[in-house]
Amino acid sequence: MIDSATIEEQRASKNNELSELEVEAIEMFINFLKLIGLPKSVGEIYGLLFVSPRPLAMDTIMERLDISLGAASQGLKLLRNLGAVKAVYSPGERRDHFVADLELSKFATVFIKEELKPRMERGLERIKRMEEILPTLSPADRKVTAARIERLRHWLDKGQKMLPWIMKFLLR
Amino acid sequence: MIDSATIEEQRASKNNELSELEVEAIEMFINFLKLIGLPKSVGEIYGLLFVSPRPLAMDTIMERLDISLGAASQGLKLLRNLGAVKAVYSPGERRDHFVADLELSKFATVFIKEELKPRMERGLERIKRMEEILPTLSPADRKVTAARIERLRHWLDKGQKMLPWIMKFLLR
DNA sequence: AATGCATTTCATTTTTTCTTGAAATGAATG
DNA sequence: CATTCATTTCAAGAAAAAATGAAATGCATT
Repeated sequence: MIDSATIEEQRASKNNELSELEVEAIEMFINFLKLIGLPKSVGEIYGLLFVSPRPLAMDTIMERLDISLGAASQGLKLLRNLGAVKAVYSPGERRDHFVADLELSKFATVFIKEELKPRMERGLERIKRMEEILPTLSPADRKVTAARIERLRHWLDKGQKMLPWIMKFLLR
Repeated sequence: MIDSATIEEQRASKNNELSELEVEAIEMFINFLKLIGLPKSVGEIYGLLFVSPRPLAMDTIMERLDISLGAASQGLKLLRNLGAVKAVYSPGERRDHFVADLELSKFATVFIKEELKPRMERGLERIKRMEEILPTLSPADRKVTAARIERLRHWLDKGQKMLPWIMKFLLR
């Protein structure tokens, strides 16, 4: 009785439960990718692919993670754009299969290039504009404010000097 | 007519419009603090305080940013907990006044300490668990998977080695 | 070129996160 | 010690972000 119930369950779910190992990997990547602003489903997909010894088709991914068609498609697209997932051709198979690119540094470098750097550049533009406004302030306020803007610039400069260094460290 | 309308407007809004300079600073901090997961209102508050030559009371902040009591209170509390804002005592004044701590590195170091480091530590625990599971896999899969876990560990190690270095750079 | 599958797109729904404001708490003043 | 003003808390509402799934598109096969 108990056995047959268990078998039924496995039938019903097509043996699709995630293994303990997969769960660990998935949770890990959900957490890390959340850090750079990626949604849960993207972390799930990458985590599953990361520990999968062979390429997975989109519908397999959907079933095993229990996510929708749309989420799977969009998530894979995003990951491919980041360079974190690649589509591989399996001979004789009609549908695409996907593998994780194991170069984890990609997440960090993409984040730096697309999020951090642009913000810093826009920050420097803002600082320029702020400095242009400065002369319209009262002399007392001007002095205080100028010093603060200077400090902002100092931090942005420091940040910009750090980035190449971090990039180099990541890529090596 | 036009003049009196303008004056009316200024009366109505109690001369509370943000200056161009304040807007620049506020937008800048909204953008940067969003990066570390802080809500807009927190960026607004910090930005306003950052360019304010003198301490501001909570109700001033509310009025000038046009945010609610709750948002102002919670935002200030959060910023104080981060160490990014300090309450200063103004003699004769009943209510607290707030100033920005200009040490911008605090945002980065808090982020590293409270977000990055804990995740990395939990990541290493997960890796240990994954390695314990490894022997239950088929020999073929085991080899592939072991290599990937090894790679994960490599990246976490690299990250953990980087952090103290980054911290040192930020603090100096 | 028609059919059948695989993938993408996108309007809608769901979930999560942020903000609001009224009530509770606290703290200074008369 | 009662009153008034300042701040915190938190349930409810609003806004933003993510997920869903049906319809559209694309593409290989017959």
